[in-house]
Amino acid sequence: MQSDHKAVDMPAATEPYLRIWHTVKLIPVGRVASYGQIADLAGLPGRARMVGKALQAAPKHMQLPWHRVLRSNGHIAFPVGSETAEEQKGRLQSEDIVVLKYRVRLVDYQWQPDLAELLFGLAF
DNA sequence: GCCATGACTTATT
DNA sequence: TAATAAGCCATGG
Repeated sequence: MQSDHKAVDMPAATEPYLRIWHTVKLIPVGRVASYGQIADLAGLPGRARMVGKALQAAPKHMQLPWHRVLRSNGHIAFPVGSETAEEQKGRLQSEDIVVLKYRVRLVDYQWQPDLAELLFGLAF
């Protein structure tokens, strides 16, 4: 019998991951955010890498808009030409986001949430 | 428990 | 513009 209430095979970083997933879900259609930006908004400043880990570990059924998360310079984080990079590019373009050379102009598409938007997200 | 790896970022040169 | 370094830290061997 386990001595605590946690699921046996639940990763130790579950709570941060939940916050990250939740934050990513708030990115509006047609906008993008950087890994670091998501980390900051999720209350995990400086932990951009964890955002990558969290997305990698995200169950597919969650249908997170993972494709809206890019590097701080607007580049897709996957190797150019990889299947994943192609899919991400396609998903972005299907939202009318201009992608040139696997790169998005953040000055044009970066998500800039206002306070009300973030507070609304907290309700879920 | 140490070590390498990585869907990263920022500062520095 | 590009390369380097350092900070970050969960995860797997």
